[in-house]
Amino acid sequence: MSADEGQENSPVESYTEIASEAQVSGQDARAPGVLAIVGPTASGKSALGIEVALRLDGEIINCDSVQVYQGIQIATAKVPLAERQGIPHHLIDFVSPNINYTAGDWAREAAATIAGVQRRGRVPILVGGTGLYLRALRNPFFPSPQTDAELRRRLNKLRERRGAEHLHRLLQRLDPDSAAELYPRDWPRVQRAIEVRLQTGEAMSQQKGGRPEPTESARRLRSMVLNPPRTELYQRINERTEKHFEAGLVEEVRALLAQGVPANSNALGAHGYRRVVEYLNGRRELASAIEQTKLDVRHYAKRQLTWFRREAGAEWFEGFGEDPGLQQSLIAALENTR
RNA sequence: AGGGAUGUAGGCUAACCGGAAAACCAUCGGUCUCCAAAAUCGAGAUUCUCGGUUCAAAUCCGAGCGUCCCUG
Repeated sequence: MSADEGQENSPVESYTEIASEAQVSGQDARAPGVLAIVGPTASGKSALGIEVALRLDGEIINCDSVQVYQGIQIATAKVPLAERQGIPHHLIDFVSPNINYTAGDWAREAAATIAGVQRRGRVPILVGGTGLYLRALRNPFFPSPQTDAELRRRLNKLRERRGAEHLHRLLQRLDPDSAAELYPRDWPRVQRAIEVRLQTGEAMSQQKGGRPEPTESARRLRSMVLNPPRTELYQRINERTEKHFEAGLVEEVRALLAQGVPANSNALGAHGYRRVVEYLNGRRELASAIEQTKLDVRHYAKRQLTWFRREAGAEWFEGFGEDPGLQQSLIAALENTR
């Protein structure tokens, strides 16, 4: 097998042509509208994404809930500009870390970005590990109010004072059906259901029928899941975490806090950042922050795999995204099913 | 080699006078409609081995094996 042949090969061009034609006719069901490269953190998604984009004339759309934030850098594994090989990257590094960006926000912007990429006749490639974001794109949320920061703050306060179970009892009165489906201690979702009920006057359980149809391209989304050997993945996570600390993660966090980024923001709640904040607050030793971060990320990788396992129609690839063999078989899979 | 100690889940530790093998961490699996790098639920033992005492053994007795400490 010659690994270098794919570069200038005509099948690649014809793939692009079909993608463009599909755009024009809007009807060619054989042409995948959008590709998604997903998998656990540290599995090599970004490198694979760039490789695929180079071969298929694609553009990358970030699908990672942390890489959207500006200012947080070291522990996010964003691909540096210099390594993007000219491939445009969208929805990355564009939200202030002071803001809490949501899955709904992302889904709306992603749909618009996908349309823009297709208008240019190129292939949109979603790359990232946030399964909920992807799902929000494929199965759009029912129209629901944006987060009301003030209401959320009050609910948070209430929970801190009276406990998660108290909120659940509140929900039992406001929306019994939703309450019955949720564990009393699962406070983020309990709170969200309360918010929806209070902000709209209607129970969330009543609104579930009103989900909008996904866009045509989201419907044809084709997802490829990376599944590297678990032991090696964990080893890689541990090593990467060490590198982040060596690269000055602590200083980065110190600077962000000094700039006024809230310690409880989403951005500083990300892996790496969260534990360093605890360290800087004197609640943890540095060594403990490092070890706990490794553990957090390993747990996260496992949950990501659990999530993707139930994504219907996903195609699984065993190995890391940097592996040329895997790259080749993935591209072959794309071309064989044209 | 002699003397002493010790052996319970991957790790660390519980289990009263013999009376249903537990917790924590790790690991594995699941749930999840908008803070998701979040939150949450669950699973796992031939108690080193063999034998003995007993209605009943992680627990008591014997032997073997392993580990650690001390002495030479």
